[in-house]
Amino acid sequence: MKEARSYRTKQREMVLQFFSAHPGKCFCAKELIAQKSIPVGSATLYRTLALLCQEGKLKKYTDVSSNSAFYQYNESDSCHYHFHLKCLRCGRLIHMDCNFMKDMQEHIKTNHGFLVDSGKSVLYGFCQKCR
Amino acid sequence: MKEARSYRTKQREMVLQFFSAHPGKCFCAKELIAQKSIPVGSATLYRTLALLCQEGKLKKYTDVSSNSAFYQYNESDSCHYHFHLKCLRCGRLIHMDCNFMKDMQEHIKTNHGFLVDSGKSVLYGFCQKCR
DNA sequence: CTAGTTGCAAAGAGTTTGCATGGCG
DNA sequence: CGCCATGCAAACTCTTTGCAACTAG
Repeated sequence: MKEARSYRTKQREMVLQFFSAHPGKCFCAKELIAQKSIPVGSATLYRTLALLCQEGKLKKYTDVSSNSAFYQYNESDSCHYHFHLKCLRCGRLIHMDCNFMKDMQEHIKTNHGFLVDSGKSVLYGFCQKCR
Repeated sequence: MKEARSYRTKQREMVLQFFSAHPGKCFCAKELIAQKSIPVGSATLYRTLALLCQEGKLKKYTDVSSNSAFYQYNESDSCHYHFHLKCLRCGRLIHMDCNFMKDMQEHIKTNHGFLVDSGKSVLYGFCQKCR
């Protein structure tokens, strides 16, 4: 079982660069293709988005009201107790570094036998401005 | 602008009855069609699901790992502390009714100014069997 | 040169829509 | 009866896959 090593290509650079230029903003594949913000074929775009998500460089969301997935640049991700709060109205992504969440993960592990991956979990709701 | 009044049909009864018989469980349209749990055409199923969501009788979710929407019986809107744990390996969805989560929501509201919608939030990780 | 990557087009999954038939009230 | 709901199939949207040409290392 060997790891496939990956190449450094223009397309991947461009995709990552685009997202890093818009931290805190979400884009769905469709609009990236439509706007031609990145000169990349749609198949490649989808493949690259999936790749970057796997590498932890992007984050993937789904929106209840549309049937497409949204992607966003993932700035920092080294912290274990780092959760994300995503506003359903303005789309803002809040990074929450908080010891309380550590307790929550402990609780869920101990009482529910479930190991929460904070990096993959997003709490949806409404931020201060929007409620 | 008049309200279209809606009829009381066998199909709608069946759909609602099915969901109310499984409170706390999620189903996607696909599996309902495949399992033939409800003898209803797929178009009608989708139309009915949308209708029931509008009426507040069902809740709609989206899952990051699959591209389909999930629906669940909405018992009472007061069930604010019901969270979902989704296993990244076996795909199991665990329903967690727990007072601890109520405290967490309180904490996030008070200290982070964010109102978490538990119905829309899914925590990802690994269940007891899979880790 | 070799293996991963691209782009096109075609396939696939999930969902919506058009339209004639059927059923509630 | 009138009008809404149903079911089928076709259309649509978003995403994935197959494949030949291409390119990074």
